[in-house]
Amino acid sequence: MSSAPDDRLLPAEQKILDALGDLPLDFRAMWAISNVFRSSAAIRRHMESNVLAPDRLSWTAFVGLWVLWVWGEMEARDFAVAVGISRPTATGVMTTLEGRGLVARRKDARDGRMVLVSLTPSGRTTIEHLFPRFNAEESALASHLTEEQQDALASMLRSLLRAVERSGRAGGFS
Amino acid sequence: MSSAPDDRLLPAEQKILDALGDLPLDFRAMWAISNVFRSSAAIRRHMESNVLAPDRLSWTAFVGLWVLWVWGEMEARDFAVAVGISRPTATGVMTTLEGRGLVARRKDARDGRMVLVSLTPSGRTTIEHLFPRFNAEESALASHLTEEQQDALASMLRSLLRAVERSGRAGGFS
DNA sequence: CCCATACCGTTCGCGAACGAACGACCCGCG
DNA sequence: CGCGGGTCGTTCGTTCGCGAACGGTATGGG
Repeated sequence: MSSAPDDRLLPAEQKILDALGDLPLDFRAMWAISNVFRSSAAIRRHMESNVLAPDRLSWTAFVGLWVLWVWGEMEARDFAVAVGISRPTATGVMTTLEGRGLVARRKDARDGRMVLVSLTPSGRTTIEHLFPRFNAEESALASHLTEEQQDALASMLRSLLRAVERSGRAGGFS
Repeated sequence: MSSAPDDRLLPAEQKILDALGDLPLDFRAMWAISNVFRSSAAIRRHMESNVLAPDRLSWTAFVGLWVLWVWGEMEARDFAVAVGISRPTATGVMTTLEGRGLVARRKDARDGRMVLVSLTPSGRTTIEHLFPRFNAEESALASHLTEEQQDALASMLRSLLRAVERSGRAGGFS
């Protein structure tokens, strides 16, 4: 609804300026980047306690169900990449979800190394009920920005994301 | 430097549209919010491996040093809030940092319940050397956006943040 | 002066997170 | 045929993260 920008610094930001304002730092970049972390953590907590807690699902477990819902059965390594976690962590998450009967593992007959992961019917029901509630919360939070602002926000974050991915390969020789 | 917006969807976003495009979801809000998570995780990893890894500091440990640098000696509960973690987690982080000689704990003489946390000289040296490198990376990443975009990004994220904080208290009175 | 109340940091139990190291498995080259 | 090198998932050890519960410490009312 509301569209007026709010450029007042957060209390934490003001404190940082008071303490470090004299140092030669790029504060403009600092506000942009650090607020990505601040808002990410805040939104995640909000979702965990308001949407995920009733089903006793952790954030990562929820993302795992979501990924399997969108992609269908997939190899474990691709699952890890899609969720955004390491392979060892993916093993633990899959074990947890398997223990709750939401996910199933089976070996690939073609390649004995591979493990294929998929939703069980119970897991499918869970995510199909949960995700609309999740998206409704996203929508409610985003409604404090205009549609144009939401698009601009997504676009700028994509630019940042692509910058990181390129920079991530650099530094070394690769 | 570059200022052209990039509205192409990420591969993951395109896949989501293919799989769920027919459902009545708010995709605009979804792109805005989900890209906050994506970019946050990507930047965090980038910082961990390119800036923090040489000092064998975790992200949270770094934020802890940074908070103590900005605020000076503080009560443990305020430390937890400023870092953005629970009190039990703060206990663990302080123990780890104390074991590395970067942080010191002492009891408050006035109130026997309180614990006061502060940087040791070694911890102070660490953060004073580390943070400029961290900020230089922030600056490099943000340079893919114009100054106006950086300001707009920070402003929109603050709006989001304030929306979450109000919504978090909701169901209540204030 | 005492006790109910409230608050603080810690401990406990668990799930999640990573890098390093490991066994199982595939494949291509000799 | 075999075996060296690469890839897969898992295990191990450590740190982070939370909610619940606990002991120690203040404080205000009786």
